[in-house]
Amino acid sequence: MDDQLSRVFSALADPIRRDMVARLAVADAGVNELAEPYDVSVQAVSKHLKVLEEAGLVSRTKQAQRRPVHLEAEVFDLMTKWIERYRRQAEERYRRLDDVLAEMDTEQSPIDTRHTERGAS
Amino acid sequence: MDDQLSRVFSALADPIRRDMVARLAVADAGVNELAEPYDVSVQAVSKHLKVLEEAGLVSRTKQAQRRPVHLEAEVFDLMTKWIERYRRQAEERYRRLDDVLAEMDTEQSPIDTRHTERGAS
DNA sequence: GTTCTTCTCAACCGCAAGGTTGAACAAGGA
DNA sequence: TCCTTGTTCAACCTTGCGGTTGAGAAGAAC
Repeated sequence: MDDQLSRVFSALADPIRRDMVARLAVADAGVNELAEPYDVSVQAVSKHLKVLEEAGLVSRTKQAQRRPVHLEAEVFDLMTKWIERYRRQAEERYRRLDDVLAEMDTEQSPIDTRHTERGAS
Repeated sequence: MDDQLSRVFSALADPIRRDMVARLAVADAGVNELAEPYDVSVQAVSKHLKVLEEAGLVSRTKQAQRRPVHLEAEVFDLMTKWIERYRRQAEERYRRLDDVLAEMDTEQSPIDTRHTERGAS
């Protein structure tokens, strides 16, 4: 759990934390408020928030005795970039593979042909 | 770790697994081949692959005694959709907040929070 | 046949994650 | 001052994860 990417993915791997993010996208909220819908203690939610905060997904501003939690949308870009990069790469490879296959009708070299058909499944 | 989204995020929370995905985006590979760069046993890598497979990120086709691993880019969409949804929502809220703030010189009402939509994760 | 390669399964270990309860702290309000 | 509210800290427990080693299954090659 070193790099930020690991922390972010890990943070969002938990359904409760994802739901909290979903709710924080609508409005900032305090810990008690956030904890209300779930069947766990307030302390547990506080821990979840700590995880989200360390991942950079959330920030807490001190306001009186409350600690409103605010969603930081920036970090999402980090994930999106990573994902898009490899998805694009995979799709590119797929496309090139199709080209190779299309060319393979003319030539007859003993190249691997597995995985070449609509292997996605 | 019930739903697929949890499995996918969890799978990508590990640096080794992310690196494997990165390499598989370039070309399919066998387990030994994949294990080579890392300082862990082949069995450990096999376990990592199982995780990736159960997340739907990867598929293994049987070919002789080898088990080539293939990246399935589809699942990425699942994540991207989730991420984009809430990022967009957060940005939208930000924009509206600016509007409210701009309007606050004239009126004196608290911030409007009446969006009620909240999706399950 | 036997042997080598590739990969997975099973059992175990150490440690961190997510949960609990109980106590503490900080800031308003009575 | 004392009390209430909101939040976190400290211990503890149990479960799951990532790693190990050892053995075994399935084919290819000899």
